[in-house]
Amino acid sequence: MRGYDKYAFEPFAVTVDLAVFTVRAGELQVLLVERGQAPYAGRWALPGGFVLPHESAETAARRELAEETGIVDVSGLHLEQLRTYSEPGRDPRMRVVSVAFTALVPDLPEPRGGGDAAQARWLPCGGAGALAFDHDRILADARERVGAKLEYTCLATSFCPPEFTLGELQQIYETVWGTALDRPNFRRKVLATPGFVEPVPGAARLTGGRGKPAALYRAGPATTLHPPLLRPEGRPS
Amino acid sequence: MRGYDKYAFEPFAVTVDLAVFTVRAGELQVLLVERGQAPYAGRWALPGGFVLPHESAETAARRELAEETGIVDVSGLHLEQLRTYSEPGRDPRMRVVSVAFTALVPDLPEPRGGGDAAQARWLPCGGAGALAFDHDRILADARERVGAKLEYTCLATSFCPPEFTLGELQQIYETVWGTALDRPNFRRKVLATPGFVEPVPGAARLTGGRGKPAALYRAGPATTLHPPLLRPEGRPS
DNA sequence: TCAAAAGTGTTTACCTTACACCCATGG
DNA sequence: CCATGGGTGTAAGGTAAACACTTTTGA
Repeated sequence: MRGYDKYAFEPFAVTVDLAVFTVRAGELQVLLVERGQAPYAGRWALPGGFVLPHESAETAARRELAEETGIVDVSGLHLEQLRTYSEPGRDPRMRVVSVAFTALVPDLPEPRGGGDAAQARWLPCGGAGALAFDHDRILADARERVGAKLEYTCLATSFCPPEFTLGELQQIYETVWGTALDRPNFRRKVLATPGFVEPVPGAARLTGGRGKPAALYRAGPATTLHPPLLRPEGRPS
Repeated sequence: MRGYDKYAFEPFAVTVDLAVFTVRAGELQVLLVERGQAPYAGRWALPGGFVLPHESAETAARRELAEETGIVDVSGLHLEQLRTYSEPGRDPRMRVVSVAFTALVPDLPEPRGGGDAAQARWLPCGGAGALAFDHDRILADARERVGAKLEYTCLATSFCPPEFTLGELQQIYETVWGTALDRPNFRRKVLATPGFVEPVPGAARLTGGRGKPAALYRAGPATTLHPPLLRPEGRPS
């Protein structure tokens, strides 16, 4: 930040790209938009857009998230900066530096069309062929981060509806990690972490009709897990 | 990345800021430059500069690191993207989006003047008063990240010279975390992690003259620590 | 011979794992 | 009464913390 001259810099476009994940149908799915025009016409891409002059990247990401998902109150959602992608040539048209964000949302209704022409859809990770630009890379980075975050943070509850059963929470972990977990041990670990989940007094839900009704829980105030909930065989990352 | 028009965006300046840490004199120190002109004239700031048209942010950061530290071969150094700071108004002159990086280097000789007029110096974290711009925030974020990274990666060896003793490695941890560690247990944990350190055959160093000579080790090929080396009382970050 | 620093051994407590078992509900 | 999923108990193995102890050097 020295040798500063207001007019001596190359103009860069600054954008945000969003990797919005959900768990539905027993799969980790990501929100994608289909590109209408070149380059990469017809290919799927991560939603995103320009950072406006008065916005921070975080504000822009939250605005785009609201536009693409149709969620009205986007203020409570977990949105985390992933990293910034700045390779020259990552967009063939011009120099674009993109700040990527990751968001985890519950299983929502199919997204409405959104503020833009392009159609937004939930698709399984890896089920959309090669993505536009360097979005395959961004998606891979985001997916890896999400898996790691479940180990030492309480973020898994972000995938759940406001009230959920421990079985549902366990399925989040199993889906994201792609591994089976021991139910009794999972249960103990979650309940042994203060503030991870709080019981909803008296409530119970019949899960799938069959079986014993399960107690309902809400996300608690804790944000980090001590001790962490490690993946079996775990090479985190 | 829709509604794309090459000329419809506000021009942003894109810069990199570097939080370069070292451990010297039993302290965690950071590389700072003194600002010559307004704004924040006379204040200390993190080194950094513009991303040039042909560069990625990573390349720019590596170039700045070489310029500021005088290290000739900067290619092997660990340089990691921290996050991007994009608040409007973080630079009073214009819209500047800055990609922050963290680097860990061994105890180097005092930096040469560097390619720029400003003097670069190692200063203890927090010993330079209020930094320019939002660099206090960036430095705090970087410091927190470094502390957390020591827990589950092999990065501590980046602070060490090519050959080091386990006592020196332990001092890195104790300095960065600000806690004392049990030597026998530290030793066992480090040696029990395959690829963290490798013995230098036959070599030994007399540390401080007194005491038994210590065996020398080199950094091994491993990058992550399984299991992690947790801080005592640890709320990791 | 003492202080200082490296290195080894051992005990104890805790945590995780694996798995057996009981409970409640629908078909 | 059986299948299904929720929930509890427990014994065995491994990891980590605490600390006593030995070794090798300089003063």
